[in-house]
Amino acid sequence: MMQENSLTRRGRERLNHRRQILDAAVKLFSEFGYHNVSMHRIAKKAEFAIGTMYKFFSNKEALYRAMIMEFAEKVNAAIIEALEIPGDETEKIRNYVKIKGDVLIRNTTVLRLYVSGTQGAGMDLTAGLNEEIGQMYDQVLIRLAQVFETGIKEKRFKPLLAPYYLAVAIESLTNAFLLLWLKDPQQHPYMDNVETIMEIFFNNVRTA
Amino acid sequence: MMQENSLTRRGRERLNHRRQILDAAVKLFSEFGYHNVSMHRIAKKAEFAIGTMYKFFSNKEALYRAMIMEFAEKVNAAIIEALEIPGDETEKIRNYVKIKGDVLIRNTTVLRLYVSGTQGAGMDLTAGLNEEIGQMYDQVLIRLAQVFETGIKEKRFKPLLAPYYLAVAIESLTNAFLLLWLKDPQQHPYMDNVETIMEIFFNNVRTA
Amino acid sequence: MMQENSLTRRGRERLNHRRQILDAAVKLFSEFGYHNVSMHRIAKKAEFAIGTMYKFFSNKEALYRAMIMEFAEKVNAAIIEALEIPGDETEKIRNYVKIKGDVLIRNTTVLRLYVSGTQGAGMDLTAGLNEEIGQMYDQVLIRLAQVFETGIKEKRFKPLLAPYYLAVAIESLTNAFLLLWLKDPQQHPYMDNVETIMEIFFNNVRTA
Amino acid sequence: MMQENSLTRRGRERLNHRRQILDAAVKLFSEFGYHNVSMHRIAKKAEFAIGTMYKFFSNKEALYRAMIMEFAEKVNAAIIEALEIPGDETEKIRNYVKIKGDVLIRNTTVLRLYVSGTQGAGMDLTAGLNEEIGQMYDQVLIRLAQVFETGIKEKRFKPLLAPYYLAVAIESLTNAFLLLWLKDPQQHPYMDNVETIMEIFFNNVRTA
DNA sequence: TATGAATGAGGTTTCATTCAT
DNA sequence: CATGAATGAAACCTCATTCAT
Repeated sequence: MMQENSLTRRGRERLNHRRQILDAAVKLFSEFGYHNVSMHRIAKKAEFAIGTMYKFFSNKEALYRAMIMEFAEKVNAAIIEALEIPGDETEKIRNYVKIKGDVLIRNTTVLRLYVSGTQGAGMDLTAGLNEEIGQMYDQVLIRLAQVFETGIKEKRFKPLLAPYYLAVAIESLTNAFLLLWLKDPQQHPYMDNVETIMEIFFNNVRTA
Repeated sequence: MMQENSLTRRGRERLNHRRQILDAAVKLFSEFGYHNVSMHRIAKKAEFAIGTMYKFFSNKEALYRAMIMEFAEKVNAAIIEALEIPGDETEKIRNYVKIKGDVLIRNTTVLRLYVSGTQGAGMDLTAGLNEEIGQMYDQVLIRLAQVFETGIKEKRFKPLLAPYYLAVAIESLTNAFLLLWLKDPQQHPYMDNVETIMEIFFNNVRTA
Repeated sequence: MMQENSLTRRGRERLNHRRQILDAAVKLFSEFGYHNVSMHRIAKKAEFAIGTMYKFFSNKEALYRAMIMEFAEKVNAAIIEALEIPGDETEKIRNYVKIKGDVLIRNTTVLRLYVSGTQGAGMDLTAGLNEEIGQMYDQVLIRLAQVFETGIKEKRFKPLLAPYYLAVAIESLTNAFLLLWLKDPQQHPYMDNVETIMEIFFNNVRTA
Repeated sequence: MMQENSLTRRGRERLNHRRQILDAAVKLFSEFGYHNVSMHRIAKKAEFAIGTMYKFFSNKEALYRAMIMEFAEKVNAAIIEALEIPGDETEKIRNYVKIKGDVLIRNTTVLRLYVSGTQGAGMDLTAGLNEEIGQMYDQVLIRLAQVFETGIKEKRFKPLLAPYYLAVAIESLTNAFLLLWLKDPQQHPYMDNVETIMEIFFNNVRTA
């Protein structure tokens, strides 16, 4: 009687509506920033009444969190998947760099959001939300660190620096080059630059 | 006795008051962010009436700009000075890393402000101000790039990557480790980590 | 039963509320003047929250303009209608004087507003709004001048003075006597005085 | 020891300063209106410190009143003088019309102020000040009415209308044509138009 | 006496949120 | 459920006025 996914029509519609609101929110928040976008504006872009917004998200911050979380989960999932592709650690890192670029370049809208989340000094939000977002982003760092850790254990990388710091380093480098690409995609190609940087970096980290 | 600066007492007092306002602004803005701090709050912290604020800065954005600019100029000046200390390019970069750390660690308050400025994801401000601040921060990058350029010309560095990108790379690395230090100064010492990173990085950039 | 105006209940309510705001605004503005009335005061009198005011009028000036325009249109319409009642030019002018008096005496509230609009040196408003209001009021003058012009063409009036100036003259006279009436309705009846003045005036303008 | 006018140098200087403030005030108030001119702006134009303003006038309204009064007294004095020039009543009225035009056309700055004062729609000021200014302007009307009264007594004018109303009538007519002249001095000459109007008017008021 | 820095009440406007329909 | 009119706290900013120097 019901569809494949165990949801009523109502249920599916609700999900759709949620999606539309989140999509509108992403576009506006990432272009103008949290405080420069009003709930009314998002409602208008999503083509819902203002009251409806509050049926889905209890307040502005909740909407922001949901949006960030959803996005970060998507990016994180892609990245973690990349790190799971079989291969040695060097290849894993290469995959990470590539996939992260792929995902974020395809989602220009949120790139800025992602970077200011990871690096940024998100002074825009309440401490609580900031914390929560920070932890979200930290998951990637931790996963990345594990790769370095394994690499070191396997003696494929030199134990020059704590794995976590190596993770921080390449996170920050990829972010920097993504931001550069965003500023002027023609002039600052991401992959070329970041690959060279990685080469420079890893030549010295790798054993042999 | 003192150096009298050719300023009347009135003039000196005015400067002092301006300073007090800027100091209050720095503390609040860098802790809470532009939109989470009201002019009244700054006024209160600076112990002035709200009207006085507007005698010194024509509006909130002007105050923010003045504060950012003043701070960035201080940091930039220190950094550029560091790059002018005689020595070969490797030493110059080492000086840069050290001095930048010194200055920013001594000015914890604004560290976050500096990083989010360079990071340039400032979705918080009007486009015009963002632009202006971006240019301010870019000066360091350009100066840094010149050092790499010279290094390459003098065959002390390999021409692996455009000098500007090398500058971007070490800017982003130092920022990342400064932010880490800020999060937990005990656990994440800046100099140790950044020096190791630099070693890793430059081993491969330097010729011979 | 009633004429339903093709408006939803919501729509009709909105119109009502708009009316209530305009009514409050008219009373306050015409008693105290633009700058001596705050939006909060109008909101209070209209029994709405301050935010509601801005849902109906985008800012204070817009509210003022809407109020002036609506009123001027009402007065102008009545006057122009008066000038269209069949009859010779003398009768038309008599009608004008009478109807203008009727309308404005019934709308004491705005009388002052009308006079300061037509004659006044509205130094109170932005140049743009002043201009717009001026043009609004000028329409009556022009229409009035046309009556004089026809009267002259038909040789019922002597061509003593440009029609526009005759219009200005009787506008200013009627305004003056209306203001007098407003100051002390008992002591300075409008119609009696203005009729005599008109008699004096037209005895000499009329041919025959 | 002291000068001709029994004033110390200090005293004379004070008077000069007062004059400069009043001059600045007239220019600004009559161009922009009471509420669109700040005390600081007047102070700047008069080249005094803000504190000095308050040494001369206890507050903004007092300055406004002083300025209006002084100006009105000047105009009133000229007008009343005109009415005292020997001659019959018709000549007196002619003198009035001419002198009023002369004075006000030479003082374009305050023309608007004068008219909106007489017009009495000054919704801009506190009731008290408005009253006071109204009385000031009423003096001319009363003096003018006396001329008509005498004219009637002497049987030179017909007793068609209370003298005060005749006074109101020509006040309003002259004001209207002065305002017209102000709007476009080239296109709307004052004397020509007003003389014709007066002719039309008085032909019927004068006996024989 | 003249100065002008400082004051703070109060103005206009925005926007997250509620709730009757 | 969805709607959107209404709310009102709170933001930015102005300006008449005071007072120490």
